[in-house]
Amino acid sequence: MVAAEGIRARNRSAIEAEILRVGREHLGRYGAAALSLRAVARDLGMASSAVYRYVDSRDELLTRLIVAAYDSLADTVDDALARLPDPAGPDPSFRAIVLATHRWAITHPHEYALIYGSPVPDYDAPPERTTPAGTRVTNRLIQVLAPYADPERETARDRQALGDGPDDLPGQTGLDAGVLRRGITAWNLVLGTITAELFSQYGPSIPRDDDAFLDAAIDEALAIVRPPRPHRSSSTSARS
Amino acid sequence: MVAAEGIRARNRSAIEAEILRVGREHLGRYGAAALSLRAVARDLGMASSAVYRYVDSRDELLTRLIVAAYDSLADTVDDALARLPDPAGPDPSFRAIVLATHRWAITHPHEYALIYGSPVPDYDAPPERTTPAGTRVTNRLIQVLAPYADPERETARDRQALGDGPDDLPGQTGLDAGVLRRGITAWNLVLGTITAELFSQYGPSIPRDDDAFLDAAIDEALAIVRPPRPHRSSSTSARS
DNA sequence: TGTACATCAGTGAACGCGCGTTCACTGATGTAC
DNA sequence: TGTACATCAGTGAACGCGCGTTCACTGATGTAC
Repeated sequence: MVAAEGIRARNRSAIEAEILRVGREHLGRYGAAALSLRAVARDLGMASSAVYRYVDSRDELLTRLIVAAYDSLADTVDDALARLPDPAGPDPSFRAIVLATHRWAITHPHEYALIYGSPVPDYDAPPERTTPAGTRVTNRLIQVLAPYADPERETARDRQALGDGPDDLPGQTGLDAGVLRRGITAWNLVLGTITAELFSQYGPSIPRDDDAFLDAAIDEALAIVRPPRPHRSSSTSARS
Repeated sequence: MVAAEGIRARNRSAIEAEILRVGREHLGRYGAAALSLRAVARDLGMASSAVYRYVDSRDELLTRLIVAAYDSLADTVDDALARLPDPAGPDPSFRAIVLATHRWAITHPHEYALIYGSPVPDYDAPPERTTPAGTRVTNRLIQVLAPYADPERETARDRQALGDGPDDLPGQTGLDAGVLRRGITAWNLVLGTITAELFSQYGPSIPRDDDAFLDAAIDEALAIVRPPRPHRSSSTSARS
């Protein structure tokens, strides 16, 4: 029976997906440190030992959830970029990335905490599994800000901060250390702003309108990456 | 015996301090989520129940440690400011605050995570206990950046982002919403940079020299708060 | 200075809890001939 | 199409662990007279 194997396999991946779904739900409700295989099994109505048919260990489930979170964020970002009028310049693209990240962060706070917050205690993510999904947004950023590359603006400090060998980011991307350093700084500003809002690190009664605040912060982030003077570039002028 | 009461009280506060010390050590070694009264008691060589003579509950110990962390950071910052040539302008003062915070963060990573990282699961800090210590650094920042206040530069968006009633930050500090918004943004940039370094959120091989990177980020943060044109101010010119 | 009493620090056993993980097992599903 | 065997999903009991917190207790320290 050829179809039968298909059924078993289908069941298997259906349950695998169920486990991930419930895991994500628990992550969202209780946070990563409280993620428990037993609780997930309970929610699925199966014996806790049965989960081990699908998942090696608690840590492996956590790894899968981290990868899923990275992918979920990156999908949201890619979607937002795809919705832009084509071709879009670096500024609207950057803004779209930030707004999509912000939207995703406030709708998935625990998943955001998982990938951009403090590390989960007693857990080390295996880089070979998390890096591919984890660099998707970063790669988009590099791609989007590439038109702002300007080797003449690169300073010695930029090179020192990032390194400039062939194994380093400048070597890998072919961009100058200046844009890269400024781009990372701008992104740090964005993440710092989102983190502060999400973890409510502000003291009492600051600020009132988070969207207006983020909007202004984006302008400041763009001022960091953008060339100081009006910039001639093949793709910048296109804003339908 | 008047001295005798003194002895008991002295013992008491000595042991209280010991508990905090060991608690801080555990925090630094295992992180907040893993903080356990039993483990602290074990380390002190006393029965786990004995700790309850000094601390109401695990959560209360955590609260004390959070307050201690805020105070430790704020002390470090105040120290750094006190070491500056007097009177120091906003730029060197801001730089000193950032460098002190960075130094403190890398020497106290778990305490940094506690106050600037993701919230501890199943724990809500009582604001009336954490706010006084938690706002010390922020207040210093406001004080240091006050010379950059410039009501004429304030925009409608600044006011919208921060609110401008008497209960809001502008009303409380007497500064315009513009400096405040830009100051908070600059601070978010700083915290975002420190967080990214500390939690190693960078992909592979970025960046090489964290100090150079932070140094450049500080310049960008200052560009955000500083007035666009050379600024006349009573305290700015003093740089011995 | 001495005695009776109250306060306090610290003990150790116990409660009930949830966790990750292993193991021998049952019964169903799939495969080879 | 039927039978013998292998694979797989899922069970339930058990292991050992650490946790927060309570409780009745002992013995030392302090206080009032």
